[in-house]
Amino acid sequence: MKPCTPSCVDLGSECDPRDLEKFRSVVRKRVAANARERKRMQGLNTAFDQLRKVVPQWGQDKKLSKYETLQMALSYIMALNRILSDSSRNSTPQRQWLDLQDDSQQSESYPCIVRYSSPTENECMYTSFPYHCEDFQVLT
DNA sequence: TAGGCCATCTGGTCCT
DNA sequence: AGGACCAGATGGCCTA
Repeated sequence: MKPCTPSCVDLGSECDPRDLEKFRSVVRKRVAANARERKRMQGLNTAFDQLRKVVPQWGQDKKLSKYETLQMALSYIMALNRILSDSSRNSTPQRQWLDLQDDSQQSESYPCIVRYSSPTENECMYTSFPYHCEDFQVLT
């Protein structure tokens, strides 16, 4: 879609220099705004790529869409949250597991397997999620 | 070929 | 006034 041209250009008549300058100014602003918008969207996409790296891929070779990435992130956070709250109540294996995750995060290699069984109260929150949540398993 | 996903452009709105 | 953010429109690419 091209920007509106001054009427003098449309009609092929002699342009008022002020009209022309105004038109050029509008075009310059529009081009600058487009560039800013591109840059903004590139920043957003970079953030999505970073999110994809830390979110489980479920063995998929195809990269997750933006929507899937957000859904997966939501589910992943809830599963980790669940593990965290379980570990604060229960015994040391979970604590050790969390320590392990902490180490792997620091070394830039992400969790291999998270097993999360029998969700109960969070079940309704998972229903819109495309993957089965009854046995949360993360493979990266 | 239809449908999904994405990048880009654009105009509107809000904020500084 | 200029920039950031947003949503709608459009066109390209890819896959089933």
